[in-house]
Amino acid sequence: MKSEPDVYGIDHLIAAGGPAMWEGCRNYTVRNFFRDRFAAGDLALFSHSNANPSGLAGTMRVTSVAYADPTQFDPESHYYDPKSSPEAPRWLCVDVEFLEKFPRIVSLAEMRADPVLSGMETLRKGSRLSVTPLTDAEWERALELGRAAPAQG
DNA sequence: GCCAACGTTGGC
DNA sequence: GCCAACGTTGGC
Repeated sequence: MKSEPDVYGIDHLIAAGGPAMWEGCRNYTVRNFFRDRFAAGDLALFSHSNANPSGLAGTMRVTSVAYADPTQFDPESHYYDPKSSPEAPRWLCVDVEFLEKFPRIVSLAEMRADPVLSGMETLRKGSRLSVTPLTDAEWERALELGRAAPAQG
């Protein structure tokens, strides 16, 4: 699950001190992922995008099923969608809680260079989804790399 | 800032 | 339903 750290990074999730809304996703594929593939207890990688470096920052746990993202109804919100309504919500979100912050960022370059991670959906050319599935093997490998001592130099 | 690759919109 | 124009994402 990707987010721009300038907007909401892993430190924001840590500061939340508990479950927080993963709000603002406005893409139908992601909406359907939330609806069809997310369950409470699922584990996820927290990935930083538009950052320096971009890459994997840590892990979190999903603590809710998908529900209507309240920001879509709020005219004051950046994520307001005038075409949505509480009667017919268009966008969903889930709650997540912080699990672990890696001692370093696993950069996109490092992910691409890794034989296991290089196949990740999020690395596919042209992939723009902020939420993408990953395999058990990719999850395990991400933990290994994230927990490894930062490279020198 | 550039631009590839998508997604969305709206005229027809 | 087609498709051109436009908007967005996000790496680089």
